[in-house]
Formats: sequence, C-alpha cells, structure tokens
Amino acid sequence: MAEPGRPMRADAVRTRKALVAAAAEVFAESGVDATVAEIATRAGIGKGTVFRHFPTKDDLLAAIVAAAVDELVAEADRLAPRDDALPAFMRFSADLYARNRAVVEALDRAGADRHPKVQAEVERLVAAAERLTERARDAGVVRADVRGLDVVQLTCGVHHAAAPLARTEPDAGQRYADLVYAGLRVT
Amino acid sequence: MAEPGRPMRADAVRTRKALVAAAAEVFAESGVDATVAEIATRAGIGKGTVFRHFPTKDDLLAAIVAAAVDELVAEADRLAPRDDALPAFMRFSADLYARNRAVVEALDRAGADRHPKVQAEVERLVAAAERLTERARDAGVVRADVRGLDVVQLTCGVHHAAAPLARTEPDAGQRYADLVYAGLRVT
Amino acid sequence: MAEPGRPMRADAVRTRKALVAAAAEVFAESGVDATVAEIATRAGIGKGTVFRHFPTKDDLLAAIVAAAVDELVAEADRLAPRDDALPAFMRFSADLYARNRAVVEALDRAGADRHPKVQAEVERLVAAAERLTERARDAGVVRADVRGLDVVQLTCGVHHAAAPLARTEPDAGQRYADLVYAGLRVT
Amino acid sequence: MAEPGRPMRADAVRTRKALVAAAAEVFAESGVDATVAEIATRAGIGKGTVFRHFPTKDDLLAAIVAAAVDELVAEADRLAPRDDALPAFMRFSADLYARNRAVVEALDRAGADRHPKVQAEVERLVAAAERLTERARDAGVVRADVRGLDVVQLTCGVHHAAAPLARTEPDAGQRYADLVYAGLRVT
DNA sequence: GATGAATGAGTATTCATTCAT
DNA sequence: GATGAATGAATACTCATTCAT
Repeated sequence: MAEPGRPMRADAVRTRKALVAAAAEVFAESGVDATVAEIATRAGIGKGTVFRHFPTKDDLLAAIVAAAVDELVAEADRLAPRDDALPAFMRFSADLYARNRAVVEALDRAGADRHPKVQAEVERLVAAAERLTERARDAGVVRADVRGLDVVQLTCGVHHAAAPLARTEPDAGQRYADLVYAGLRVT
Repeated sequence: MAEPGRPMRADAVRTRKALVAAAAEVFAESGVDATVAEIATRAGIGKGTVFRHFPTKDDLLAAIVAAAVDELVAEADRLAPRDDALPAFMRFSADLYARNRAVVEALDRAGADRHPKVQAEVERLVAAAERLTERARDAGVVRADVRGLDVVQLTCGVHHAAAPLARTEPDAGQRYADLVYAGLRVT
Repeated sequence: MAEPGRPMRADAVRTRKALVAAAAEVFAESGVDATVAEIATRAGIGKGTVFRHFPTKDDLLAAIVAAAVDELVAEADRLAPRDDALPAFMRFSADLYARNRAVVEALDRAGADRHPKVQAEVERLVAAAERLTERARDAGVVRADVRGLDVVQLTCGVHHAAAPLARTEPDAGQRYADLVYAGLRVT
Repeated sequence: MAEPGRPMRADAVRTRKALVAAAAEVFAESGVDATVAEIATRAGIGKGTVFRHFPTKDDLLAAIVAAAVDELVAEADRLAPRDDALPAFMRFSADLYARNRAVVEALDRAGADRHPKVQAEVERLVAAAERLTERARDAGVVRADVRGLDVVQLTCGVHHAAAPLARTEPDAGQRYADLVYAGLRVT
C-alpha cells in the first residue's frame, strides 16, 4: 500500500500523516485495544480510509511501533558517544513506553505472534541497543553476557514494573531503570 | 457464597475445584481475556455453574490470583531463614508468573482499576516481600531504599521482560531475576 | 400438589404459608419479573421447595392472584348492602392493585395466555363484580349495558392510569376510580 | 447520529426506514421485551446495523414512541376545531395503543424510569391533550379539575382495560373510551 | 479516492427448572 | 421431604473489516 515505487499523492501523504499522528495518540492513551473508529474520528477521516492506508489494525499499530523505534534508535545513536549511553537509553526507553502503552504491548508479544513488521522493528531496536551494549561490554562496564536484546527486554520490564505506580510515584520508571542498569554492571 | 458458616456440599466442592483448576489453566494460557465459556468447557461444567460459584468473571480471576498469592507468600515464608531468600523468592515469583499469565496481568492493573480482592492480595504479597526485603536491608545486603513493593513490581517486570523469550530462551526469567536482584544489592 | 384429598403435614402447611406470604410480598414489589430465588430467600426456604409446592412460577403467581381475588371478593360481599358499593369496590380494587403489581399484571394477560387458575379466579372476581353491578343496574344507577366484566377491566385500567403518577399524586387511583365510576352512571 | 447537519445517505435512509418499520411492528406485537435480533431479522438487516442507527434498544423504542406521539399530536391538532375533539382523541389514542403495545408500555413507566426522549414525547403528548382539554373545560363541557395529563393517563388506562378483551370484543377500546370520557363530563 | 453503512461473530450474565445429595 | 447445585437457552451490545455509493 505504501511500499511500491509509486510516489504518494500530496493529499494522501497529508491524510496518512494525520492518521498516523491520531493513531499514535489514541494507541498511546488506550493501548492496543484502541478502536479504529476512535482513531479515524481523531484523525478527522473515515474508517474506510484507515483501511486504505493500512490493511489491518495491526498494520497500523506496526507503523506506530516503527515510528517509536525510529525515535528510540535515533536517541541511541545520539547517546552513543556518551559514557552513560546505556543507562540514559534505558531511561529514555522506559519513558517512551510510559507515554505509548501500545508500543510496549506490541513488543510484549512473543516472536511468533508478532506482526512481521513489528518483528523487523524490534530487530532494528535490538541492533541499536546492541551497539550501545557492545561498547559498554568492551569497556568492561557491563557484564560480558549482557546482550542488546537483554537491554531491550529488561527495559520493557522496567516499564511494566513502574506502570502501576504511575499515579503514586511518577518517577518509578527512572528509578527502576537505574536499578536494573545497576544489575547489568560488573561488580 | 462459600465463606459463611455452613460447609460446602461434597459435590459442590468437587465442582469448584474443577472450576478453579480449569480457570487457572485457561487464564494461564490465554490471560485475562480467557472466556468464561472456555473455562466452563475445560472444567466440564455448564456456564451457569461458573457464575453460581463466582458472581463475575473478575471474581473468578481474583480467586485465581489469591491462590497464586497464597503460593507466593508460603514460599516467601519458607525461604525467609535462608541467606538468599530474596533472590530465590524473585526467581520463584518470576517462574510462577510465567506459568500464570493472568495473575501478572491482574497485578499489572493500577490500584484504582484493581478488583478489591486482588488489591488485598497484592497487599498481602507486598507484605511478604517486605519481610524478606527488610531482613536483607538490615543485613546491609540490599540498598536502603529498596522496599517490598519494589521487589514485587520489579519481579513482575522480570516476567514481562522474559516472557517474549520463552520459546527461545526458557531460562530467561531466572537469568533476569538474578540480574535485577544484582541491581538491588549494595555495591 | 395440593389438590388431592390427602391433608398436608403440619410443617408443610407452615412452609407453604411462609412461601405464599413471601411470594405475595416479592411479587407486590417487583411484579411478575420477581425471581424465584428472591422469593425462596424471603421465605427462608430452598428454591427446590418452591417448586415442590408449585410446579412452575406461574402456578405460584396464580396462587397469589387467587389470594388477592379472595380479598376482593370478600370486600365486594361486605360492601354489597351499601348504596355506594360499586364505587367503593372500585376504589378498593384500585388500591389493592397498586399494592400488588403482579396481580394486575397477571390479570392483564388476555384470556388465552392466562394461566387456567388465574382464568378461574378472574371469573370469580367478575362474578362478584357482576353481583354489585346488577344491583346498581337494577336500581337504575348505572347504565344498562355495564357488566361486571367491564367494572373489573376498567378498574384495572384505573390502576394503570394512576400508577405512573404514584410518586407525584398518590391519590390518583382514588380520583380516577371515582371519575371512571361517574362514567358508568346514568346521566 | 442522524440529527446534525449532513443529510443521510440514500441507502442508510432506506435501511433506517425498514428498521423503524420492523421495530414498530415487532414492538407492537411483543411489547418492550421484543428482541433486537427479531427486529433485525424482520427488517432484513444485521443486528449490528440496528445499533448503528440506535445506540441502545431503548433509543430505538424511544424513536417508535416518538413516531406514535407524532401521530397522536397530529390527530389532536386535526380534531381541535371539532366539538367532540376530546372523546374522538381518546378513541383514536386507545386504538393506536391497541396497535402498539410497546408505546403504551413505554408510557407506563414512571417519570424517573423513563428514557429522556420518551419523557419529552410524553410531555408533548400531554401538552396536545391539554390544549383539547382546556377548550372543553372553558366550554363547560368537562369538569374543571380535569387536566391534559389525566386525559392521557386515563386513555392509557382505557387501553389496558380493553386489551385483554381484544379477542372477544374488539370494540371494547372504543366503548371504554366513551365511558371514561363520560366520567369527565360535567353532570 | 474517500466515506461511512452494513455485517455478524463473540461475550458476560440471568434465571426458571431439574435432580443428585 | 427439603435443599441448593447444576444447567443452558436467551440477550444486549462491540468492533474489525468489507463494499456500495
């Protein structure tokens, strides 16, 4: 629908942008159970148009996940030179997950259940995390058996650990990210 | 329904046991979205019978959670004397969560959304965790700012981190539990 | 269940009385949609016992209707000698219906849908009404074409007319009874 | 859903008409307990479509009531100039109620239990009845204490009185309407 | 291209009635 | 005789997806 060579018409691009923005918003608020109807309304378009751009709701969700991963990877790359890149990345990720319920819910699904595009995005995210982790490993800062995948998964875990506390302790995500990072360090 | 005075009839006890076992199983597999119909079928009873024992699906789920918390608290108390009580408890918990998706999903809901009975069970669980944590804190083994609630939440997080890896790395839960525990230790 | 010659055991009589009293109460409050469970609870007996005394819920309702008709017929006979017997009977009936929702709901069903026993009771009620009406007709007080059945039906109508006003105008039933009676009079 | 600005699509209009017609029919036959499934089947549409047009079953019922009240108010206005407007209106109403069980059942609910739209419609109906009643009062034809609300309620009562006789005496509604009207007249 | 109308499978819950204890 | 445990048909409502306009 978007893949093939043909460039999209200008208005289609605009519609798609509105749609993705609305979907991000609604998925962020309501998680994966957000309804297509609500997303369409928020985007100011018809429900049918949603399905013209994304054949299924899951495809749309995958696009949102992709955008989130874009953000995460960019941040990883930006942080790369810094000494505290890894913990900073974990804090950043946990914060993003907190603001985008559906993203982490999509990530939670096991390999087989995952949408192919989500799977690809996860791999991209893991690769970015691995780059940071590798440097930290090489520098002897974190344990030798810690992989990028572990960082990604543990950061999802940090989010889940902190989420129920959002009301009572808004900073729990940051605190837990630091605690878990501490667990990765060589002692 | 069952609590007050009179003992339950033998046949009702049998049915209830089958129901709870089936519910535990189905909730474990499918999470909180498991259907009452599936549970009833698995238990070999009618749908109506489910509601005779538990007025709502949430009440049934709360009972399953309570049973899980029973198990967790018992294990906490059993482990208490040991030096490695806390990490052992975290490993045990992560393992139990892995075998009971719905339990951790119920725990994930924030305070206000929680079923009252689930809330009470969580408090019981947190109290048990706090007992272990207190000893570890007093012994100077874990950081002074770590609370029982943190242990419970982080262990939920460990589960979420490990769950998507279940197929490819069945021991991820144990490994992550140890990593996170390491983060709690004084350095 | 009660018809055949055999006298009932003393405790069965007591149970039946409690059941009928409870049913009258519950049906009065909740109408025909009252549940058997509620009635049994109110009577302090098991649900199964209800069905031992009355094979179906409708049979029980019929018994309540019969009791109400007993009351109505007795009042009709008591009023008979009085000049204002007919309007007084209508007022009394409307009042009883107001206090026994289910009775009038049972009466509302058309001939074919009616429980046989209810049908018989209605006929008894109509006969009592006809006795009063006949005297009034003979005395030239009410129109020659007014029959006992009309009085019964119109009094049900009075109840229905007044019921929605119960909150705002508690005396509507009496007022409407008088108005309708006025319509029956020769002018 | 349909009220605001934009006109409805042609096919939606057709569907809605079929739906409303079917609902009127089914409600007329079965009263308020008519099932949405039956209505949808009768209309030849899917169950979901019913809910697209009316968010709840009660909303659908309210629309049917509104249509009936439209008819009643129109008739009241048409009859207004005639001397026998009031009794004619009562006969017309009783007849309409006889053909629309659910309408009168909706009207039967007391103020608080009524759907807001039904409440509004009742007020519209009462106002129309009051217009007729006022003229009759002013002309000294009916008692000074008779209000439009009384006329509406008593006419509902007429219907209830006549309904069980529908099989055996189809004209009972008309006869009872006249009788009750006679009761309203000054003597 | 866009729209939103239509669909129907899916779900928790209620309740009269039956029957094993 | 009495009990209450078990049953399952029945019902309103939701939502992703399809397709006529």
